[in-house]
Amino acid sequence: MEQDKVNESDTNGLKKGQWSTQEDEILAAYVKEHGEGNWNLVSKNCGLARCGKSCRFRWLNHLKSDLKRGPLSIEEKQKIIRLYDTLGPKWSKMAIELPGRTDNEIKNFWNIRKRKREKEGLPPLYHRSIKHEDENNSKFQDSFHNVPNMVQNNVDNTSISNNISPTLIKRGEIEIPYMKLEMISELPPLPPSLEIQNFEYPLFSNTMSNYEYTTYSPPTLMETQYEMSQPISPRSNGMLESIFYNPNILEDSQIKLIDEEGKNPISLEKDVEANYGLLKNDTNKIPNDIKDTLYAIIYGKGIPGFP
DNA sequence: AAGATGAGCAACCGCATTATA
DNA sequence: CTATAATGCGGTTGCTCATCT
Repeated sequence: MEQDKVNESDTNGLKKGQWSTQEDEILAAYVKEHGEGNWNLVSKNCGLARCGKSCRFRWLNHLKSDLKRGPLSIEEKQKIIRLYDTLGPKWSKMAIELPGRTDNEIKNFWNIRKRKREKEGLPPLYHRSIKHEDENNSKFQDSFHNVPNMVQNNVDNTSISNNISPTLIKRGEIEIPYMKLEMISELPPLPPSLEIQNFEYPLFSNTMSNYEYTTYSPPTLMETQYEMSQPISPRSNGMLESIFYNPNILEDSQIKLIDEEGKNPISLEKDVEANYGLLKNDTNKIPNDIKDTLYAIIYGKGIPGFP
């Protein structure tokens, strides 16, 4: 009760908290007559017990006529993510690029997303999660034109080596592209079958053209229709590569990449970041016989072009 | 059924910048 | 030119409602 009093008004007798319909009407009528601005005059002229800042906020974020209503579309969300990559937390600048959306709306979306991802151990934005240590070094760039920056950025910091522990392999499809990228310029890809043997993926019961899949039951925790695995090459630009190298594609989709035990989501940014130090510092961890191909297992619904 | 928890959202706060007297 | 007011921006809080235990 006491708390409510504090929240509803400040010491100047001006109201705080949620706006009522009557207050909205007063404010809207004021703006209609006088235009935007002079927000401090609203309370003086209309008897609206709100401070100027509060009036401005309410108008810009809720009452203005050209505001879009409803949740952000997938396109809008993707745009925000891209904008954040280039602009950083400049919400008002982002709002200019998203007509009908307010800086507050965009900020809320981002913060909610950020919170979710932190919970999952993911950085808010995959591009920025790892900084390129040598911005000028572009010796590999041409070879990986279809690989996103973050992966490219780490290529020249990794080294080739001979061994990797089974657990690292088992956990990480992610380590593989990371180190393979560097090998591309030197070594040809291994055939997928060899990788399967080497890494003991016991999943594959069938072969169809250039990918393999299995129909055995996926983990019950996910509503999956099938499970498939496909070699991914950093040099290719197919659907799976697109998904794998651009984790933001997965946002708001029903497709999930998860590890072979069905326990953890695969996320390029997460795993690259998690293993960044390891791969950078311990070159002996990188297997000799991983060359160009990695596997991802997709659990999901309705992936076009697949059974 | 009820309390706990969490997501989403609206709104406030403090600081920086800009306008005005 | 300077002091003050107004506005703008980004960080943060806190309320509401839905879901979970």
